[in-house]
Amino acid sequence: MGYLSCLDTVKPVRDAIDVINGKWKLPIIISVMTGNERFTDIQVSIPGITPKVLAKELKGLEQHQLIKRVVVDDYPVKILYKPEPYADTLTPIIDALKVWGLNHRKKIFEKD
Amino acid sequence: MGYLSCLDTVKPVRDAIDVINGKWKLPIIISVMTGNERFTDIQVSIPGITPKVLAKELKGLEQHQLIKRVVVDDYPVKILYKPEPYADTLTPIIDALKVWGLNHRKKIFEKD
DNA sequence: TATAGTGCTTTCCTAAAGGATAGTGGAATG
DNA sequence: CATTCCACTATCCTTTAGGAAAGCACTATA
Repeated sequence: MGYLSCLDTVKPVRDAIDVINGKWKLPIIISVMTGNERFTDIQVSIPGITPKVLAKELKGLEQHQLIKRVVVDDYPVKILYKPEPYADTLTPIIDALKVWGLNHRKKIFEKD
Repeated sequence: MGYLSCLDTVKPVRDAIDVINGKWKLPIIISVMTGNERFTDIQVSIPGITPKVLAKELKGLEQHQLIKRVVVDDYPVKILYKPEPYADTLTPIIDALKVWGLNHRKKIFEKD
């Protein structure tokens, strides 16, 4: 009459969700890993994101050591966002979501 | 001087995120796939979830055809939640999140 | 008859996410 | 000299997520 424990899976999944939740974090990581380095380039590569949200998320991703903010001392100063090696560990998650998302969209349109 | 397009990846990833976002959807799916069928069993298997949130998320997951609500006409009536076959397609995502979460926790504790 | 369990709903609330729009200061570009 | 680019910040607002606590109709159990 007891329930089945699933904490072995639920706990680490929740830990992961806590880091990458929200609409924007993974898209931003994808954009930076694709090679977009400038604030404006990242912004235009992600339709719908506003500068306020982008700035906030970039700070969060920096704190999680997924990207780094690099100040290049040219005149004028340049600011670059680069992926940290740790961002690579997210690749399996991104791939799985991409595959699922593509399939899901196919499924949705099949119904019509 | 242009930005690099990453829409091929960003769009499907956003489609997936739109379905499974939030703290609770994946934990609930994990619990149901583990074999928990009763409302109360699912609830106690996921620490911290409230009945209000659970009820709401179960409805959403039903609409996405990830689980089904089954009414069993015993006396008294029993209500069971069962995974739909489509839920299995989420396994690669859950696995990737689990692996990442376990590794992340290790990384965090290494730092101390 | 009192108590407990089941599957929720209801109410009230706070916090966080997200969106729209405008602006800013410096530097470069025409 | 006006405009544009860059990397943001500021302000204001709406929506959504989520949490705390209570309750409720029904059945079962002691």
